[in-house]
Amino acid sequence: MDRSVELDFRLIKTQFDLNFVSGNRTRKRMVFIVRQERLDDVKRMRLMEAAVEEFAERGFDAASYNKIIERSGLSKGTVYYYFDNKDSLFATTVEEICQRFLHTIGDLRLPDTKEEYWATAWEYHQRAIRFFSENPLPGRVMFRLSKDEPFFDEYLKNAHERATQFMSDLIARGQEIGAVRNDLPWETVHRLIHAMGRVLSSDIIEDRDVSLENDEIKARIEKFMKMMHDLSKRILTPEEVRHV
Amino acid sequence: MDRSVELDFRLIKTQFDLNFVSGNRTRKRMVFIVRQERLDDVKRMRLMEAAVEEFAERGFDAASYNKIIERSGLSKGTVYYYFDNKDSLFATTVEEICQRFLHTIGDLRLPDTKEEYWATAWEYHQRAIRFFSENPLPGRVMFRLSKDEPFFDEYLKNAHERATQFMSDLIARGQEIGAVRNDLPWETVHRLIHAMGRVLSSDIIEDRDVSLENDEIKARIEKFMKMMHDLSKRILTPEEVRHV
DNA sequence: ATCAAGTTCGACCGATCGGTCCAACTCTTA
DNA sequence: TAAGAGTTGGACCGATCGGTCGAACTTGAT
Repeated sequence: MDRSVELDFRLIKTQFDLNFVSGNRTRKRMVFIVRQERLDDVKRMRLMEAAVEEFAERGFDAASYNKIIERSGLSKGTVYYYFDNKDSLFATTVEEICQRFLHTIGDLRLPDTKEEYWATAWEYHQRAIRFFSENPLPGRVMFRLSKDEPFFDEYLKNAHERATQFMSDLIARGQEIGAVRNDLPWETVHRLIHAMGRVLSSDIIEDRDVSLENDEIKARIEKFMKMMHDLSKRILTPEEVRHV
Repeated sequence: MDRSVELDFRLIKTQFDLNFVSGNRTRKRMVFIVRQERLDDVKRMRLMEAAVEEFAERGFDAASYNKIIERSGLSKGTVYYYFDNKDSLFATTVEEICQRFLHTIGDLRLPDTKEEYWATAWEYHQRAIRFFSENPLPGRVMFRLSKDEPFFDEYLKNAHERATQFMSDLIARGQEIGAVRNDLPWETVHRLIHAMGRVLSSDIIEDRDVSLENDEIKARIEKFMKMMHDLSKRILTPEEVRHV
């Protein structure tokens, strides 16, 4: 009996990178484990593009795996050869998007004082919003993640947590140093900021009626960033500070 | 050729109430128009309950009409006899929920001065939140409406607009009398408040781990209302006022 | 040259979707 | 009581869902 069937190969791959010890039948399994990475670059790109489009437009549940496959121009057999199922393709898609997001964010130091706090937050907002405006579809996939989508596996959840970690840390640090109110748990604060971002982005940035000129887009993004920052400040500032 | 097939009978019904003139074949059509209201009360209630459950849990798209029918204990033929299709049942469900919501809200006068504004807002928040805490499932259906669900017909859109009209009017009036910031359109302000409400309600009220005692529930609702009010104030207050 | 592994392809699967249809039943009215 | 409208039940429909499978082709090692 081949027990390997029961395992989540995407997770094993991570494990493997850390503490793999070579053995007899091991080469074969290793090949299987990394199969999806051997997919031809062009085909992989076409598949990921189709996946991002479909997931962004319809969300995980409503997205049609069949349509993704069709749009990618690959055959069903090929896609199922590299990706076990819809879950697996989605997880990989999200993973890639989150990595791109983290790359855009880059390195940021957590603030040590109240004074530094809002400067850091402003910098983060700018970078995050740049990502979302430069990558609208992947951005939508990420946006949907936190509330709409089920975290059906740890792999997916981890990817999302890694992407939002700085924001979480920033809020928690803000609470420590007294820049952020303490009467709400940081998770709630995080979700509040996030929800505001969704509303503002759809209301300010996305305008389906008009095809915008470049300047107009820039202006809107500018407005979006400033508004985000303003609202964040209003919501997060501790009560005692606000009324001084 | 029977042109009536092309018409939306739910809309006609409204028209009919206003300016119907009796005629020859008209009685028959009238019977057809109000058919869904002739559905036996008990059966109607069971159907609506099943519909609310399913729509609340899964949203319109993901909700299964088949499952609603099954859960209601009625047969497919019966349900399709009274409701043309899934859209129609959904519209009726929403209509009923919105009416119940409006009944809970009751009458409220729009404020005339800055001073009155937040008192009125507070009263509205209390009543609205009472509805959502007393009717969790219908509440979820309403919550989903504004963003998640498609307004596939005017009937549905109108129901929603009627339900949220006071809030819209309140914000617009607030802007007129200088109690609410003017640098965002009232629709955006409305959506911001709404989005905040979603986050707070799911974070404060809904706690799936614990079965709450009555006192605890009351306390949470209290906290929810106060927090909503606080955040609304913070977000809506015009810039110049805040820094005085 | 041979054979096995890797890869591609699309026909096909059962489940479920929203929706149709019609036979059969009940209830009203002449 | 006969006719016709109102009502009920559920078998059935085509489309689509995520997913399987095996035949055929390519590639690489011996």
